[in-house]
Amino acid sequence: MKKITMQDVAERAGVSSKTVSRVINNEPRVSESTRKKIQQVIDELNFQPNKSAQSLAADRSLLLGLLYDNPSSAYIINLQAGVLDACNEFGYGLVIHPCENNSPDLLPKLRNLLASSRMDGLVLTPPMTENRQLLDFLDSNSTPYVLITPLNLEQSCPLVSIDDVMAARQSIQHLIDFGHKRIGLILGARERSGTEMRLLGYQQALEENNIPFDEGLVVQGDFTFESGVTAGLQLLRQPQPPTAIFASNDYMAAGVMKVASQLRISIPYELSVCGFDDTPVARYMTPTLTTVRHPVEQLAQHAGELLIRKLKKHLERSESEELHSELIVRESTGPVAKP
Amino acid sequence: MKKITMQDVAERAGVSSKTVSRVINNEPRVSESTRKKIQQVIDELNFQPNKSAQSLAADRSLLLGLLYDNPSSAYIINLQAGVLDACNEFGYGLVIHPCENNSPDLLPKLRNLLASSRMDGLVLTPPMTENRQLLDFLDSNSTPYVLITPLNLEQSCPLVSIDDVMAARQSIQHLIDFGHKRIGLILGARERSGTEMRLLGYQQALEENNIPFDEGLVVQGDFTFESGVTAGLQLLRQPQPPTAIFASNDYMAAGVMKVASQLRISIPYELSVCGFDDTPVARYMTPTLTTVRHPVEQLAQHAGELLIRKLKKHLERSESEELHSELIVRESTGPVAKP
DNA sequence: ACCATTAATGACAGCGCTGTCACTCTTCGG
DNA sequence: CCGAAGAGTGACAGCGCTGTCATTAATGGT
Repeated sequence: MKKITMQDVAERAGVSSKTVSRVINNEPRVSESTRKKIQQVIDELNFQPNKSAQSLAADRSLLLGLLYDNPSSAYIINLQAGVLDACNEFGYGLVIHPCENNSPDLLPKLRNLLASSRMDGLVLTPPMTENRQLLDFLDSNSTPYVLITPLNLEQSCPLVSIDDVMAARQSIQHLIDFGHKRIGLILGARERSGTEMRLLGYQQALEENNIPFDEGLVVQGDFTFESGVTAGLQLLRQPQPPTAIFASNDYMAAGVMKVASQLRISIPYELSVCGFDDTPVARYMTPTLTTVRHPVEQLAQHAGELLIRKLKKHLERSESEELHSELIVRESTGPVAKP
Repeated sequence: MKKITMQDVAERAGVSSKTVSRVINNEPRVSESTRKKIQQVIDELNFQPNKSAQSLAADRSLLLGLLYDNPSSAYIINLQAGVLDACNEFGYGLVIHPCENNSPDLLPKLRNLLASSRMDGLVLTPPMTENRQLLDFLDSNSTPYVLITPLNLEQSCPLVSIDDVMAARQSIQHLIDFGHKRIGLILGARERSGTEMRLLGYQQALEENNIPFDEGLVVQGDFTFESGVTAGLQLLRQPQPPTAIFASNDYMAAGVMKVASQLRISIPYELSVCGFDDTPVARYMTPTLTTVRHPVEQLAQHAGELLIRKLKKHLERSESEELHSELIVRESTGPVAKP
């Protein structure tokens, strides 16, 4: 596979290499006819510009970085797929970077990564999106970034988000529609902004249906299966246990189902369980899990596109975007048991 | 963040930039004292060579590609982590590439990817490892690659593998040790080489324990949850159903558990189920799933290292490597039921 | 008809490295 | 003591692009 250079294309099209460069980069100031002819030659030769040379000459790497620290592999795969779509569309490459948000050498490592890979911009996901130190570092470094986050805060950078409040409210409403009045809520890790939004959604749904809020039905988890088990026990051992439980992710919901099975509580007849995230597990459990599906891939794709537009300065101020989740009703939720 | 060049380092160390380059690339012909001094300056300035310039000048991208087409996100995440480790160690970058092995435009797409990203080498995983067209294409293209595959075939390229025969034999032995004699086997997709190795391991285990082989206990699946359901039904509806089932992956095992639950067959009291892969699901199911854990991350790391050594020509002929799996015993397997 | 402006293109240098080759300085066998 | 061989180093070109600026051709206002 011998390589084709811009020079080759230029000669074949009877123009200078600079003009070919203009076409490749969609620059203005090229006549339609010239553009067409060059494009034709490019297609003929299947020419692909040398990324290294482009990067070196233009002093930009054509690389996006994706930072994540999330135990759900399905979520990450979707993220990657989405950002990759955006990258492919605009000729960018993707550098993936699993991190540990709490590790003290997150910043030094990132600094090295930035120095060596010279990524043009970053896509950040929770919990990195709430790491002030990190964001400050990037700002001081003037590395552009976009956030994928439930946080609807007064961020000054572009972000894409889903409406966690609404998503939670919807799920709770679904439970209420089945006649449930005592609904347990298992929260996720405290520092994650999504956590409070889900609590808010829960409260809103109760209020709309004139159901009093009972603090005893809200327990803290940390997104792990184990914390779901603990929280489930705490809820189900109460003198007046809830008839339905909403967990802030599928793993914790799985934990609740485990507890229910141990306590011989049958789902959904004696207890309804609702998860969040629509992990593959949700379909494999017995019974299958009612849960909320997020358009993660789309979210990530938008984030990627937003970032690239920002890099190309085609971005008006700080655009942002919000997508919506969908409640997936399966077997784990049902009408409240007849006493 | 102003950038530091080799020239800066060279001046500060009182040598030519070429000598700095020699140190960076671990080339010989540099006196120990010079090397030390330069290294010191590099550390002081925290100098990182510009990858684009390196690539352009040396005509190699310093990029590895990772190709996969696998529905298990946990598996992919581990793969990525392993290869990333190898990459980081040797200053390589990683280009991930989810593909569809059966798509007709796999090759054209790959050709484009190779042309634009100019990856120096590829790490291939099943089922791409058995795609002759693809391998031939890479050969004709003289793109180096290593395979991660259970296939122990007469490959002429380096590969890392796990011993699927042994892993299957071990699991079956585990079931036999519990007193099981009628053991069902659910195979994975037919074209995957691992499939026959697992059948082989199954047969070997039976033979060693003088248990006759019954063809009726072996059914075909395709690695999906749904195929596990179908296969489970097929096995459990027999006049003399098996008392234990070995599924070729966890998703199919989950399918079997689903069926068992529907047929009111209790696990592990009336039926033992054993999975393969140790997906996260295995821990979340009720009961938790006995399964086989593969050292995927290590496998991937070795693959990456092998590939990089091959690229650096530090590789004697076609080295290969085999790692071993581990049986993780959980709740889904137990002694055969008293009649 | 004339200059000012804008559109379309090309010449050329140089991005930060590495490959090649030339050069100097030891070392050592005869 | 000389020539050959090897170790250590640097000068220099050039990888394939893009930015800058110069150049030419077309357009329009007066």
